[in-house]
Amino acid sequence: MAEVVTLKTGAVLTREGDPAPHVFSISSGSLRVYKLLPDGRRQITGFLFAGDFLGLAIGDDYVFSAEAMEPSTVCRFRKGPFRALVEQSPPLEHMLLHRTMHELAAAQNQMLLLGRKTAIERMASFLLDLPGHDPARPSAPGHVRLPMKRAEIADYLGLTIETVSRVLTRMKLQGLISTPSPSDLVVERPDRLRQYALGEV
Amino acid sequence: MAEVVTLKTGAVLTREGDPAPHVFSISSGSLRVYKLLPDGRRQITGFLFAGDFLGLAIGDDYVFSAEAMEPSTVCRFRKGPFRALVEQSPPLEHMLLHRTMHELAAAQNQMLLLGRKTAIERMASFLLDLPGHDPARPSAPGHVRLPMKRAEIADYLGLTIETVSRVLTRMKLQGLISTPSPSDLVVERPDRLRQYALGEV
DNA sequence: ACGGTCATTTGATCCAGATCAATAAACAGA
DNA sequence: TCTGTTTATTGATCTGGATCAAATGACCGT
Repeated sequence: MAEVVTLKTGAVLTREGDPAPHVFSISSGSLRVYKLLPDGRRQITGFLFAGDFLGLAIGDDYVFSAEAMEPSTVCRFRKGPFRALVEQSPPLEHMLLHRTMHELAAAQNQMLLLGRKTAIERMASFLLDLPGHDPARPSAPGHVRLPMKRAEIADYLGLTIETVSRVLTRMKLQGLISTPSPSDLVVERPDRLRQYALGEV
Repeated sequence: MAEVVTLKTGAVLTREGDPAPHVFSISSGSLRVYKLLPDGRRQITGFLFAGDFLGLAIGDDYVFSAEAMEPSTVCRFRKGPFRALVEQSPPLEHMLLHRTMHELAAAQNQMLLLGRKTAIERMASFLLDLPGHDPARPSAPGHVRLPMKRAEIADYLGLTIETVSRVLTRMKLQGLISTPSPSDLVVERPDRLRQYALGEV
């Protein structure tokens, strides 16, 4: 019933508007999920990692596109059998509801960010929300990986690449962060960053 | 188990950050749901009408505030018993999952709007999404009620009141809409409005 | 190591929408 | 009907972030 699919970097898993026969669960790697306007403007609605589900939306067509950001593997289920499975398993359905509610809450935070926060507030929120702040690994405090490019950060935060870059530079000058490499970042002052994220500056 | 609560216009049903003992379902009227930044900036994440659920989020505290936009009535359930009821009723849980997925899809559309659309594109999208375009009532084609004030439209679309007003004026001058009264609007050219909503202008 | 491509940073200028500031309508209560 | 108050419109100006344009830096395959 489930097939394993291997994705190269940049591979397209779903395309907005295409018929949607499948539902997916991410096994490894990371995906970007986005929506496009006809003229090419893109809004990334989320990044998915191992354990996340994709394609649960209703309707016959996908309402978003999804691409691998790095080599990834996903489990693919045909929608019909998957639905049948869910029908028979209340715990599974419960888990899906729980996850979907979490995603909805995250989406509402993102609306606040997109509708009302300034560029630096958006970036601060983003950096604090990134995985990798586990107090479980105090060995590398504040270290986070940025598996995405500047263009993806920009399209997630409703900004341009240039603004993303300028904000990061400003943050570096203020000593809030440091960037050992463009895809590696250290949060030096999580406290100050948190203030920015809430617009308290 | 369920209590009926009557709300006057402007009455606060939930406040972000408060303990969340209840879950609600709207019986009549309409509510605005929003999030605030400490300095008062507001993002309205949605408008709720009869039949909608509220407060399903997980966690012990509300993560949004909700207020009545007009005299309204809601059913209030204690969270514990409500959860127990859901546990015992797979069809109920299924319905909640279905609704939550719909809400999530709507939230993703709103992210595209807030992150990437211009003022006129936002307004066009908003007007087309409003209830009242039922082909069921062809008696008043294009007529929609705006139960919300300009300030609420602005905070929903990530704009200011002034911009909302100016965009509506522009739309009137172009013959796209007409406004018999500030809270009553007629979509004269749904086709052209739809083009704007998709950024095809 | 070396060249080519792609990604990022930095600089100069522009503009959509915000802000500041009056009016002008709408509406609710006496 | 009038009167005070709230809401909406319109106008003038400002500005954060976009756009246009180089210059620098990373990274990959050979």
